[in-house]
Amino acid sequence: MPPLNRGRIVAAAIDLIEREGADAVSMRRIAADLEVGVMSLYNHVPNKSALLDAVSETILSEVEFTDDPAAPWTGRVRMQARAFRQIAHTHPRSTMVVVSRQLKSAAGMLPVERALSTLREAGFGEREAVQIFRVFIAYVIGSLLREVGVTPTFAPVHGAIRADDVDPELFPEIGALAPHLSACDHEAEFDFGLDLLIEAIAGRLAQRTT
Amino acid sequence: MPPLNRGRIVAAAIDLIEREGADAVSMRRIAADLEVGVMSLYNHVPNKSALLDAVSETILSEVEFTDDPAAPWTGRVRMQARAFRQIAHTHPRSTMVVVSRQLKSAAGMLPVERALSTLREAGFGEREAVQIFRVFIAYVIGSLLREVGVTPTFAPVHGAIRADDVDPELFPEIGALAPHLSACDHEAEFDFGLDLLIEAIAGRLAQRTT
DNA sequence: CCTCCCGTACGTACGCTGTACGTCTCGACA
DNA sequence: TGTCGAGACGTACAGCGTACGTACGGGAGG
Repeated sequence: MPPLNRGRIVAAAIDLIEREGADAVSMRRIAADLEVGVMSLYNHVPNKSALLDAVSETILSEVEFTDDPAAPWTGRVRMQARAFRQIAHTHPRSTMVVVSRQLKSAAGMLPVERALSTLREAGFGEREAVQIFRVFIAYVIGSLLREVGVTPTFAPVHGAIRADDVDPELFPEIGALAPHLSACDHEAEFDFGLDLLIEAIAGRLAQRTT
Repeated sequence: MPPLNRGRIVAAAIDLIEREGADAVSMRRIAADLEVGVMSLYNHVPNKSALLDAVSETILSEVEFTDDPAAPWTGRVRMQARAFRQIAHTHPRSTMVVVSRQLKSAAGMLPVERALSTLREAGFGEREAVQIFRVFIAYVIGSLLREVGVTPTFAPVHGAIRADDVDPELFPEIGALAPHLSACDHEAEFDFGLDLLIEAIAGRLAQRTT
């Protein structure tokens, strides 16, 4: 057994989250998985919050942001948004941990920097670029949370809404659309909204330069 | 002191969340606020999870969805989205609780029903209406979470990012745009993206009917 | 009026949590 | 060989959700 270190602790935490969900994470569980005393963890990690920060940072730094500065900006922001969505694939149950922690580190700011520079190079003004960036962030994070089931009320996916569950008198549309509401191709849905947004923003840019 | 009942417990929970945040919620704290033994709560609420469901439902049912069926659909979806965003104003620290709980009750499905019927009446197809609905939900929830500070990494608002905090070599855009990144008129930002989305969707509708 | 019964309030207790603190062991170096 | 520091670990404490047992108070039936 290799000596205990920060990397092994973070890896064990990510593994535990993916196996049993974020609620199952406790210092005792992680220590048990590593066959180590609980307090030994505190030699490498100051506290649980910092450990979750490290989890978030590690996952974020694994995202592959391959950006071609020569490509048109529309394709670049599409690629960046899709890269970010990969988190929901590679670490679905850690997604909420990643997006809910404030990271002032390089891993957290790199995606922001890339997105902003793409928008600035596309020709958007300072304030405009930030506004558009925020719109994309809102959409991407909202989509991720639906995909991983954090906001299930308005994302009735895994058979949660069935046609005979709802009163068709009170909720005729939900009843009628139940088949479409219960099925969800996350990638297609994500791309649908993403293209819609890009198209709208491209429209604004074109309209302004004329 | 009136007798203990479910309504008083839920009200105390909401009050506690708004005063000290969702992490401060515990059955013991709520009982103490009500000057009541801990286990007395369980005569009216089966467990903590059900209590949080009740909190979510109560807040959701307070949202005023005033919908004018005669108005154009663009205005109707704008009004519905804005009404939903009111949650962030009336109960900011409860927002995450509301959006993260699956409600199969009427309070949870009413907004869904309204939005879907609006889109259907606007002329969108079944699958299309659901897709568009999901895009709006993603954007609205993502915006709410940024506004209430649940996803702070990509929403550097309250002075979290200051120009001298970032290395301008590594993050030139963040440094240059720091003033715009630290300030955020949530209502204006929300409406900006909302109008962008509505405009894009209206374009799809017009393009299809021609 | 007396009695019984049930809903409500409450105390105790168990297993869980994060982590502060003290101790012990072991390898490196003077 | 003696010393020292770092890391592993045990114990302990306050707080958590809640299962269980108990006590009380008011309405229903005799």
